Amino acid sequence: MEQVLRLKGESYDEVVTRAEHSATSPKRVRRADAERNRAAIIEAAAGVLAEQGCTVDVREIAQRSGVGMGTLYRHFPTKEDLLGTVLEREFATWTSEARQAATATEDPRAALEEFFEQALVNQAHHRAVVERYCENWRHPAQTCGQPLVRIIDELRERAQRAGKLRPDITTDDLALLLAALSQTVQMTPVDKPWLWRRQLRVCLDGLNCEHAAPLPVAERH
Amino acid sequence: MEQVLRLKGESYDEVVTRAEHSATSPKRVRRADAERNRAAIIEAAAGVLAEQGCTVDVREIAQRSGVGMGTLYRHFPTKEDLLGTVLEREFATWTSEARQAATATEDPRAALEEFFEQALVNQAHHRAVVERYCENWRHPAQTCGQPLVRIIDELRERAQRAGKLRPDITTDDLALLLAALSQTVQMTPVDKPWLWRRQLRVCLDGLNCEHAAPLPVAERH
DNA sequence: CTTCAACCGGAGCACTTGCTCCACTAGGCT
DNA sequence: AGCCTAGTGGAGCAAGTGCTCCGGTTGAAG
Repeated sequence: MEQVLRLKGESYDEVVTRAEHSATSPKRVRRADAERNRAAIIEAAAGVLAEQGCTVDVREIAQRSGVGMGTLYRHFPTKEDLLGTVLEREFATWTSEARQAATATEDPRAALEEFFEQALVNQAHHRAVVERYCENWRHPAQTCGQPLVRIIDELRERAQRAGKLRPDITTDDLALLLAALSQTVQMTPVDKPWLWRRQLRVCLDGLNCEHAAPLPVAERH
Repeated sequence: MEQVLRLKGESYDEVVTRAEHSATSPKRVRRADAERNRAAIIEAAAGVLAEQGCTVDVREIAQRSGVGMGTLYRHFPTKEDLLGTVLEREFATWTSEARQAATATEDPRAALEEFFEQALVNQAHHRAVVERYCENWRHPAQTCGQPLVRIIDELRERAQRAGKLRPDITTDDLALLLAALSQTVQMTPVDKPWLWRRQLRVCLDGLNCEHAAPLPVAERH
């Protein structure tokens, strides 16, 4: 039944809250308690996903949000739907905070470094977010890191024009570097942040070494 | 029964093969077919672990080695026992090949670079090995990467004495870098090896940048 | 206040996965 | 050759997990 509704493009997710239910909207309204529960589920899910990654037990999310399994699956017909909704929100937060850090700095080189620092500090402890971001490289079908990559592209352009970044570095290089460093942050104990900061320092230095060896390109081998 | 035997320090694993059963050894001998099966299990497990990581289904290992579940669990009383045995072997291979690559090169700097290159080429596609190596940082109880770290330590010493490696780089920095790069290799598609090679190049360059910013230390914050 | 559809909760189903049990087989000693 | 026991295989158990079903509840329209 729910399946049929979703196939018809009339998923429960498209129901709107009372506040945003303008006269022109044909969508149904969600009841107040349903709205509250939905928010509670998303909030709880975000916490559990941050701690345990994508392999969480759905029961735990339901329990922590004070809601039954039926309620949870009424709002999100699939575990993947729930993860998608929550992670989209988390990615948006991650992106906006990183953009803020990057644009607040004048110097192109400092902006690039500030971007990495903030991106790693803010969200790299969110296990599920990092899992998703890294999966993009194996299975490039998803698009979850797109806005983040766009920021990286701007930063790269500015820094290279200012001569503060090796000209042969690509946006992909930087995006992949962010993925690798995110995993490094997750590997290191929370009480020893200097471990990953040293890695970051080494990588940033390597990004502008003057008499460096040329980077390998596709044609090698 | 098997449990009791293991607690007494008389595990089935301690049974020796006919060949190595010297007159002085008090151990039992394994039957020829048992020996063959054990080898087949280890071989099959290595393959499956390389492809799928530590989350494999034990049934698949049994099936691929042409052996029943009972046989598998007779040789390895626990999945973890099997993983331990197999991964120990894989780590030994990884280590010896990396050592060979490192010691075959005269120049200290080149040796360090050759070590990373070979370490990543040889075993970084073995998912389970990388998983284990990286877990060492979260839960430093295990000792699986110990010999590898010892090689890294020697390489660091040589390179720093020759002035070809920043003096503030520690062995931990390099070991963590190897972990991060191993994960990078796994993230990148197999048919695009230049992606991770470029990362490696950047990191290696960063390891000897001359006017680099000082590395963060424990006291920061 | 009444009414009722939207909503709720959680027991339970289906499937996966680590591991066990036991009837049966066959290697190796005499 | 015959015996004995180490060894074998796979059905099945128990626990975990994604998801469903349905009787009971409640927000909100009239």
